[in-house]
Amino acid sequence: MGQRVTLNDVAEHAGVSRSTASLVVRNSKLIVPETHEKVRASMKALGYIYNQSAGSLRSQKTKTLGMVIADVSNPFYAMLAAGIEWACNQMDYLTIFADTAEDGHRQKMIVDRLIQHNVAGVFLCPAGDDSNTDLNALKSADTPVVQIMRHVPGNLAPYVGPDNLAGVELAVDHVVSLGRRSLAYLGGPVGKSSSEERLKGFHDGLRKHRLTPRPEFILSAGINRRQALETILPILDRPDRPDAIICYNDLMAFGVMLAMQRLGLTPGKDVALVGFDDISESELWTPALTTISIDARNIGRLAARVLLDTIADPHKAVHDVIVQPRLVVRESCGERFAKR
Amino acid sequence: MGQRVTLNDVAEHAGVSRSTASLVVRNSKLIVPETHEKVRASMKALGYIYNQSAGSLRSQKTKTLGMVIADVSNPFYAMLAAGIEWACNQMDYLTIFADTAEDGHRQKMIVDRLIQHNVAGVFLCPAGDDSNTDLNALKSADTPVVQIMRHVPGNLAPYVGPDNLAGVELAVDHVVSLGRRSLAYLGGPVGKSSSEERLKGFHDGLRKHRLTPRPEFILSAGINRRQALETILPILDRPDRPDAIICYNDLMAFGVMLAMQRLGLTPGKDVALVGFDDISESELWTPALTTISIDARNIGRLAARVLLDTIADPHKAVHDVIVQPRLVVRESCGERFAKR
DNA sequence: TCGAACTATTAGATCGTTCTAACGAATCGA
DNA sequence: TCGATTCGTTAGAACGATCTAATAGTTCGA
Repeated sequence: MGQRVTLNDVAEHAGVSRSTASLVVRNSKLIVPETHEKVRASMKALGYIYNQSAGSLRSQKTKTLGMVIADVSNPFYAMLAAGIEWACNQMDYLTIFADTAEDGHRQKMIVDRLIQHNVAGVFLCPAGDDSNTDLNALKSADTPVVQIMRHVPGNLAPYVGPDNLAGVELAVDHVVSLGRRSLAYLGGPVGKSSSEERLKGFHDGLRKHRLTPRPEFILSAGINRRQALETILPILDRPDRPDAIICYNDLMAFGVMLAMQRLGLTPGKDVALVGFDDISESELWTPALTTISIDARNIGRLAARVLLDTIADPHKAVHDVIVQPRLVVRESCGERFAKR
Repeated sequence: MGQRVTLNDVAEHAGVSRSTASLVVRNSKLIVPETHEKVRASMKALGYIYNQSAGSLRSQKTKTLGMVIADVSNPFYAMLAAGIEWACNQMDYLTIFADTAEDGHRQKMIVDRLIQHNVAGVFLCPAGDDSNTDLNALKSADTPVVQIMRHVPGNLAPYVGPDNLAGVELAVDHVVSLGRRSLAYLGGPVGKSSSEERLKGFHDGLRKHRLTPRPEFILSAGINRRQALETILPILDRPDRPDAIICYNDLMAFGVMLAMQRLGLTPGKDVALVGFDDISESELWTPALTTISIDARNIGRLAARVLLDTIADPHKAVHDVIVQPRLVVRESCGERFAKR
């Protein structure tokens, strides 16, 4: 069991000081090329392995980032996570991944652990409305944060995500342009910024077209197929059912499709249906889902850029990055619809 | 900008030595309860934050694990990752997540980085057949590894995953029991252990039922819907097309369904179809996919247990954990089928 | 020709924990 | 009563890197 090879050993082997060897590790351009090579050769010869812990202790910095996601079982978040990880890896950062499962208490524990770990920055998709405490904890630990997909009020950290309001408005415009007039909205759980914004988008859209919302058609449920199905079923079963349903996201739209299937209704004919996210599954359903597309990988990439920029220059002013969503027309809203 | 609060400050405030304070942090039962409380109170009063880097440097241990996954855009792996993260979090470990995108070179870089980071252990889903180098690198750094879902030859690290061979045999048994006799297999890319094993399961299954495989019906493609679709299309278009198709996984089975849809064929009637994995999407397709179920979260949990046990006691003998899969009959194989 | 400015390298202190070995006090058995 | 054992605590070294300030040696301008 040989001793671990340290920078001291490398320096001795190469005939330079430990300081010089350290500079070589960090690719300093102060070091003359031949010294560089000499030290690198010694490192290879001795089988040197850099010790992150030691470096981090002294420099008070790590090359790791935290990524706190609400629920990876949602394919959208899985893609988002992949996008973030990919971008950070490019920049030599490792990402610590954690799934809060929408649990505020769990999130607090994770954030505390990340602070102890001295992460260089955190991507946070805030779960629960008391996330301010966590954001403040991160702030007082001088850890930069980017909020992704959702944000808490108070402007504690920049937000990177879609323009939810504009997205749902696109959806409303679309179904109205096809002649639909009786619109329902199936939203996510109240309290999250994305839910609020998308709901507001629905109301704004209706107002624009001089339509009045029917309160019993404004619904909300947990973000999954099953709850969406159960929530929408009684609405679809009414004689005066809506002729269009806008959903908080694709997963919930699938739930609605399943409900329609049970009742013998055809999406795009009996009822127009629009989702949000455009996960890969959406184009494969029959009928294929018309949805509001926001590129998860792209948002991940943008969030990474904002966070890494902040880390590189903490005093730089950062702004929110709002991504404009895009309507993807497929089959679930059908052709032009004439009210009977 | 106040100085960081260290154990020294806490010790001084509590009127004990730093050593004692350190033992309190680690919940040592050597310390008498009142001292414990006294120190904890000081920690709270001063706002002490534990410094992982310092601890790791001295103890040569971290509370972080590496999780190297091939492709999270596959929902199965997303669930697996969630399961692992959840179990590790329970045990006070943070998990560093990385997606190799099936790229051996990328995997090497990530593994090196994890070693530098001094992770306590690694979950590896080996990409590429030259993963032995990476496993050896981890071994010489004394880092325990568990291989998940796939494994490289040489028994370098324990394997936790499904019994692929038995799984595909279940699928073959099922379609044969329904009267199907002309079976095709749409496999994943060659070279990966899971591919080889599932293919062998197909051959073994046929042999058991005294059926001879037709070489032109043994196919392989990339693990996604699109490539599956493109690969199976010409086969389905033949006049002597197979009456049953077993797929490497659910994602590829969906690709086959799409191909059938294009050709006006009905899964379960014209051709029986079986997948593998049982991702949540599978029960929602029409017809719902009959598949071989392996619980991703459960496998993640088991893998975590094996790795954490090894970390706790490195000399303990560890064995592979092979999970028996289960046939989930839905609609994609239809009723009993009589050859015309 | 001298001092200033720059270049490549270095000595020694330092980051905040944990480890080792030892301490005094209390308890115990013979 | 004495030595051995146990208990709770502690001093000081150690982990392996980076940081600060300083060192020679070189170049340059006036």
